[in-house]
Amino acid sequence: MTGLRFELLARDGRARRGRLSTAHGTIETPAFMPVGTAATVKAMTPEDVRATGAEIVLCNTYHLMLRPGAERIAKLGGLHKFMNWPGPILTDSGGYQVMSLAELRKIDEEGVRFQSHLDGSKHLLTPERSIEIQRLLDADITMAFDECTPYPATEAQAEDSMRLSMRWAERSRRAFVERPGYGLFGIVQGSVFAPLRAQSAKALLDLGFDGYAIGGLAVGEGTALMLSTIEATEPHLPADRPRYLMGVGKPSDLVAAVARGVDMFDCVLPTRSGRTAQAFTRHGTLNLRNARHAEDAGPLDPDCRCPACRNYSRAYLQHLVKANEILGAMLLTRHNLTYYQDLMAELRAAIEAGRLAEIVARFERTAPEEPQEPDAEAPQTARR
RNA sequence: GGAGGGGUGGCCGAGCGGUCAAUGGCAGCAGACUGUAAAUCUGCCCUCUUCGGAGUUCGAAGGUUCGAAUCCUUCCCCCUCCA
Repeated sequence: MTGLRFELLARDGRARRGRLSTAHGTIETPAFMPVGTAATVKAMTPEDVRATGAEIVLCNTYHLMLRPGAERIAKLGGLHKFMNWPGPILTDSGGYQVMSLAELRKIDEEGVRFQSHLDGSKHLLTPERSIEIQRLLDADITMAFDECTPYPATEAQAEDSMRLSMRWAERSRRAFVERPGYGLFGIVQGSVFAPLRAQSAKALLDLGFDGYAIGGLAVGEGTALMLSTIEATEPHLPADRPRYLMGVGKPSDLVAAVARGVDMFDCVLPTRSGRTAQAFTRHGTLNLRNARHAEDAGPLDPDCRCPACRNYSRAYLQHLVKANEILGAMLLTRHNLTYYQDLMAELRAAIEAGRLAEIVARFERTAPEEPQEPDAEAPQTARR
């Protein structure tokens, strides 16, 4: 398969700086893809998504098949036109919903029978149908239909699940219609078991894909197991093809995974957190609901270029969040996505400069999940 | 002046003899969030606590009862209607 051109521009340790070319544009890697499940990055216009620096967004087969329907989107000229995102689009195959909607589906060799979470209607998703839907959507990058293995799983369960995903990968590969500028990614499964990951990678390589995803991580196994699993998987992936770590993650996860050879990421965290008052900043994460921000006239992140940081105070953002105003979600999402994109740009520059280790050290040192408030002595909620 | 209805924890509002420190909702204070069933979810929210409990609460005072937010008496306040 050579539908997608991938150039490796630089390396730093295991980290790679690359460029992926698709029918709708190129993607500088390492790249972060904002999640736009239902043909929208929630709380954002596509223009604003682009302004954060994002070059590609992710949409979802399962959600769009239910509403508005793949055939309808095709009839309307495809997903790019439909959602006004002219750039590259990657579509998830519905494999994640096999896990997340476990209570609403039945799984067998043929595929997965979902009961719609919207109206209870029944839908069969097979590898063939998933690939067809993604073609109807006009996705630049199509994902193989898989089962995202739940965690924890015994090695036997993980192997059964992985084998099923590999059989489905073969069917996905056969169903995919090759076109220039369009590609199909296989998904490595095997939970946290290194031998299974190796076998899964080999099975996919034998089929040959445009890119290789690492799936089934960040599902509860913890950072250490996630990273060791990436380390165990990466050597089995071809160097000349992009690697995509699905569903990851926190800023520190992105840095650690880039250092381990991952090129692409997606995660709902920056967008969902933006809607639930959590802001990622260069100085740690902040909960904008917290009373300590109520009279803070300073910016969310003084070093950020985004509108939320340039034009609004923490006090105002706190007010918007407390008042449940839509603008709060919009501004925080905008900020989080900007922060993620700026972090990726910084990683790309660092790889080119051979200085990735500095960023890795910074994130290991500051553990970005921990609040690192410079104004820790700020006005407390003093009661009088 | 007459006739009714009502006063419950910051607010709204259930409860109407024991299982009530008192359902809910809101507000408040925190936490979670990783290929989105998410503008969601969880915890705390009278005081003290060694988190096992302990102590004071349901307009005020008195009473009935083994036991009262719930019944009785008086008082205070609010609302509606009629004059």
